[in-house]
Amino acid sequence: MENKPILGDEEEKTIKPSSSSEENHDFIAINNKEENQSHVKQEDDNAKVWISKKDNSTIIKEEKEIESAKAKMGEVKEENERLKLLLCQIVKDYQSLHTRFLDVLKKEEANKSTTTPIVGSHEENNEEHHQLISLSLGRSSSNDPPKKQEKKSSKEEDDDDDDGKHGNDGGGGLELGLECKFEPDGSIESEKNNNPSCESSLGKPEEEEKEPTEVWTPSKILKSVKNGDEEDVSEPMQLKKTRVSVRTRCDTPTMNDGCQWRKYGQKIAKGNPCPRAYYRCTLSPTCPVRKQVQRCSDDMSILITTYDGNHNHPLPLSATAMASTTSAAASMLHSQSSTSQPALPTSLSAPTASFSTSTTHLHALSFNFSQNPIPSHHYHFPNSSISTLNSHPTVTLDLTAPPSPHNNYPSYFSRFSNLPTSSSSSSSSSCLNWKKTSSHLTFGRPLNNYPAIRQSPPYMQITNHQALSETLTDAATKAITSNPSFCSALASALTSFVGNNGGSGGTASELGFASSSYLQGRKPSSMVNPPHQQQKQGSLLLFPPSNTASDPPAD
DNA sequence: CGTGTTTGACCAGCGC
DNA sequence: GCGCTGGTCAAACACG
Repeated sequence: MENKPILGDEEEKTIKPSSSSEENHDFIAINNKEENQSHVKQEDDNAKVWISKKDNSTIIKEEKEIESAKAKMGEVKEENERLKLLLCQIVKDYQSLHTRFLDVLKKEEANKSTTTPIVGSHEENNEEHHQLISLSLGRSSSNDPPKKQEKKSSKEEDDDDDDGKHGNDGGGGLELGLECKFEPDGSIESEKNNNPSCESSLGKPEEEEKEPTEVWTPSKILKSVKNGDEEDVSEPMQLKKTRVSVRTRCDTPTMNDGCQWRKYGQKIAKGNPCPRAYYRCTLSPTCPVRKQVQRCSDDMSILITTYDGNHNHPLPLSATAMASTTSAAASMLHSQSSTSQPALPTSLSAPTASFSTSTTHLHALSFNFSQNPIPSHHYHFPNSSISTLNSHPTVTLDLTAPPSPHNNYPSYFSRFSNLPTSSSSSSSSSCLNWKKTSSHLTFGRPLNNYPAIRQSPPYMQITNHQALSETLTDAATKAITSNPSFCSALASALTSFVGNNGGSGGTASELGFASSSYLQGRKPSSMVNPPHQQQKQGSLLLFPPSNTASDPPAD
């Protein structure tokens, strides 16, 4: 195992922090005693005394070094302990929050069952409702049979937190679904994906909804991918050319997403002086996944990484986060653009709103990471967008905005880039920003307009709770995203934690940290460990293995 | 020597 | 049909 405690066994044996300083004091005193004695006998045996002094000095020197080393190790150990405590507190905090979330969920479900809203009533109340779009990003399942998907969307979608009961494909892994939920009035998943009435929950949906010709239909996508790889016939055609673009602030040429990439080309695109680099996944010779990396022309510190395609091979755990993100986001895009076609080969619950426009703005992208049996996690991406420009529908995750109390950056994203803390521009208040080209769909209200007092949607409750109470989770997230050294320290601590607990249950993974990824965060993309090694690491990754094509099999 | 990068050439799609 | 552009190929090169 590569995950070891920060202090190795041998080092631990040498360290006795509780008494190290005292021992050294005693030792120096003893040495001084001996030195005095040697002075007394100086006339008798000068040479002997000289040798003794010399020995004493060297010993003292060595002991001083040992002392300093011990002190350092003690400090590290203390830091390790502190981090362990912090970790425990974070876990506790999360569990409490999740418990509350479940309570609210049940409450809302009860309310919903009693007062089942009619479609019309929803439409009427649209503008009064706060809009919540929650993208639950799990292991997506673009390969799920459509019927299965429909089934799932109808009921299981409600049970984010009961993921343990809904193993995806029976694999017992985490749910692969990517949900896009429009939840009026803060109700929890009050609208199912198969309920087209939620379209009306959008701010001004009706006009666009009546333009079916602009809906991004799978046929259009098929057209766009007619040149697609034929070896991937099993793969949903709709997702072949769907792209996921991630905007991050990153000083490095590329962000480490855990995959291994080989650069095969570079071009200077029109309108951007910065060259665009083309990479292809080398983890598998037949992997169709490609990515493009380009600096933003407006802000050179922003790195735009566009992923194209789905992996057809197991991924290192450190890469599953991004792979799942891209896969799920692509699925989401496909789903949101084709809600009229219920038989979509994707496990994500189709969004309840019909994205009949080509540009859809949301306020944020909220991902719900579900893990079995671990409760789900919601993360919030600000300034995310969906674009179906040209033949390549693109989901853009804009991570360049500073994390606000309402924004929970997934920790694994924070490793990709140096997420800005205070420097970044904008106060970009609104968190959601979806796009579909050609027209805009404005949603009712920014999410952060939720009154603090009012009962918020589930994930907003979580985030609001964090904002109000400044939970350790929030603080840790901020620290992670802002302080690289803390990243490494935390990674070490987490690694140590996992090593100590020895795979006892993914407690750490509940936190959504990716320790191995953190540890690899500064490696160039080509230095990714082999998959088998990474899977052996005490991975604190967001996702456990799953059975999907883009994700590694269960370990 | 193996692997990854660079870079010019080539091809396909799209708009005019 | 032509030109522009994005994307890919592959030989040459660099590096460990």
